[in-house]
Amino acid sequence: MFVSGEGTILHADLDAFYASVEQRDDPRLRGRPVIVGGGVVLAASYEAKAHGVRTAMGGAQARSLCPQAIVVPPRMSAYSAASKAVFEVFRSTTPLVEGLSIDEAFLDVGGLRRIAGSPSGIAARLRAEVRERVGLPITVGVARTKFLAKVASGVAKPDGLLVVPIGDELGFLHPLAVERLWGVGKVTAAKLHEHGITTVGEVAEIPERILVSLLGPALGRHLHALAHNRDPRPVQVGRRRRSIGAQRAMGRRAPNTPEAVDAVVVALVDRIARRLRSAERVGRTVMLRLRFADYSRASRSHTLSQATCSTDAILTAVRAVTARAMPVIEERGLTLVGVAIGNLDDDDAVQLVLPFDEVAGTALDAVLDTVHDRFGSTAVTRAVLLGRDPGLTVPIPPDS
DNA sequence: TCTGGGGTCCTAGGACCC
DNA sequence: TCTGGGGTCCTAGGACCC
Repeated sequence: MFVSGEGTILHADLDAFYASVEQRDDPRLRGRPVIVGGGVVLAASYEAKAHGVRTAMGGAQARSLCPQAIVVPPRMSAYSAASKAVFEVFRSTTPLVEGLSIDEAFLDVGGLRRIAGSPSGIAARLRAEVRERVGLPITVGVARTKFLAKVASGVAKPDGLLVVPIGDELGFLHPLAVERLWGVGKVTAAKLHEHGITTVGEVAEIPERILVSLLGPALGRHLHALAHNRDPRPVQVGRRRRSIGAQRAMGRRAPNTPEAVDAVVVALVDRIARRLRSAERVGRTVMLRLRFADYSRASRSHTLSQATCSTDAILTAVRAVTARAMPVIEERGLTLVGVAIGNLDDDDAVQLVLPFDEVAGTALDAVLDTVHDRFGSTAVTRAVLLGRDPGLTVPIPPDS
């Protein structure tokens, strides 16, 4: 058993990611308020955030809060290149990396004490390495659970490092606002506030059944556990996407004729079918997402009997679903169309469960060698590591 | 001030099956 | 006869995350 005053889970989160890449690549932007994206704020530098600018804010509001801000168009390819470089640093630190998004990940450094030192030392080196090799500021939280590591990085931002000692977990957690809890957004926070609950410590005092009756079974139990810092979820390597989608916002006076809607749908389906094929995935449920002039939303879906990545098959299904939605489109006025395909092929995967004895203390590469021996090289390139305790679960696609 | 483009997970009702 | 309990899948909607 590993005994330490420090947890072994790191949550690493790049600061104001898109804006930081822009400041890195254009020295004139350094130290100045930068907003990425015009219509809507995709990212704001900390200098802009100081004026109240926030992600997802309308561009007009952002410019009125911070007229001196420099607004730059997004450069997605630069961000994904930067992300790749950062994840290389992560993976050179430990094989146990769970990516959460383009700019954040969990790392489990529990097995590295003997070769790499304490988790806080590893975290400090990780930050220095990301700064040196990629030129970006990154914040790291260190704790015993994923949830607490993420809370810690949130508190430490920007460009910080925060270690939550195992002895002082609740002392750190309980004074924080409920909004810090993962899964508490606007609606849930408002419900809690209505009952006079504003801190995590106050959530912890409430019996689980009361939280469940207030928020529903899943969220109620989840928050109760988090408020007591119970979070058994392991760092999961290589989680696979469960859906692939694309969407497009249209002007307020967008034409809502069937022909105009179809033209958008054709383009979106073409995009997601290409992405499906290049990811070597197939999906079975097509989903149409709509947003209207009054900001109400609707969705329609259809599940096929067989999974597919064929543009034609997907388009036929999406067109049928769109036809069903035409009355509401004509009535409310369309402002956004999204198409997604879900029910991706994971469920059909064969799972190889390796006993803990076979896995404990061995490097990831050794585990993948075992998979390679039994299922071949294709399986290895597509293998997914799901859990670490009590065994490793490695789903293998059925066609490999 | 009216709002992008990705995603995840949960809930609830109905169909259907044993 | 006239009504149990348990389960899965599908659909639509909603909250939340970056």
